[in-house]
Amino acid sequence: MGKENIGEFEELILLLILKLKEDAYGLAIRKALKNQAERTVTIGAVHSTLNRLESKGFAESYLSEATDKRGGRRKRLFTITASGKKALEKSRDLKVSLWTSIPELAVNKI
Amino acid sequence: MGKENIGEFEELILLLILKLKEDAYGLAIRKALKNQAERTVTIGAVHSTLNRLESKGFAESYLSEATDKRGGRRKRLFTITASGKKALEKSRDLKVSLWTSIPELAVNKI
DNA sequence: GTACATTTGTTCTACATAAAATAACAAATA
DNA sequence: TATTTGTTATTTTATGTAGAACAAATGTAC
Repeated sequence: MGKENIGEFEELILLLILKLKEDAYGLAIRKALKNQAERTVTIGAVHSTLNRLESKGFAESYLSEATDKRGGRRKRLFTITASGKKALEKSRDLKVSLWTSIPELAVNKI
Repeated sequence: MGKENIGEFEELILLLILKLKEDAYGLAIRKALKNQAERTVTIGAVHSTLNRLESKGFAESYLSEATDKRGGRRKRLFTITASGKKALEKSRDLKVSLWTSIPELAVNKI
């Protein structure tokens, strides 16, 4: 892949980071994957993809502070970068354009 | 990938098979990739993906008959299967659902 | 109150599958 | 016989996925 292309699982996770806003970290993303995308994967799969997204510059991470809730250790929270958002938009535009040109797949209203 | 998941390049090619209708074969798909998706890949990349799609049951191929135009040899024409179409629809529905729930990415009209 | 199980989390390592390039081969026509 | 239009085969790299080790905080039992 030419560096600017994004895999399908990477894209899914990037979308979920955006959707989860202030609460985008490994386990929460895994849960969202299950609930909102019917995709059950191990936590290792999520984390290695997150790392890859970060090293490609599509996402960034930082450690959260206080642990207010029970259990657990500091969370590594993720945010999307401008480059990541651009990749998502590009992907969306291409899909919309293709669907529109294929009657069998065209989306009427969203 | 869990067998029913489709990679991003596989999906793109499947979409182009649908779009090209009666004229979906290696080189034509490569050309469409370039023109309609700004994606320049070698012909080998296209063919190995087509083979993978076929072995997964998302596409089918058959050899065309007469060579009416200049040059060339018989074409291997591809069509999408019911399973392939279902995969595309599933993917589309997930994307639309996610975009809709993310204001920054929501599509107004298509 | 202190030992230990449990919960919530990340990191590390290894492997399977998908993506992509390159080169070889095949057949028709200029 | 060189060129065009095509497919097949082989190899390398990138993505996707699992599994287990490790870490820190809280719960619970005595």
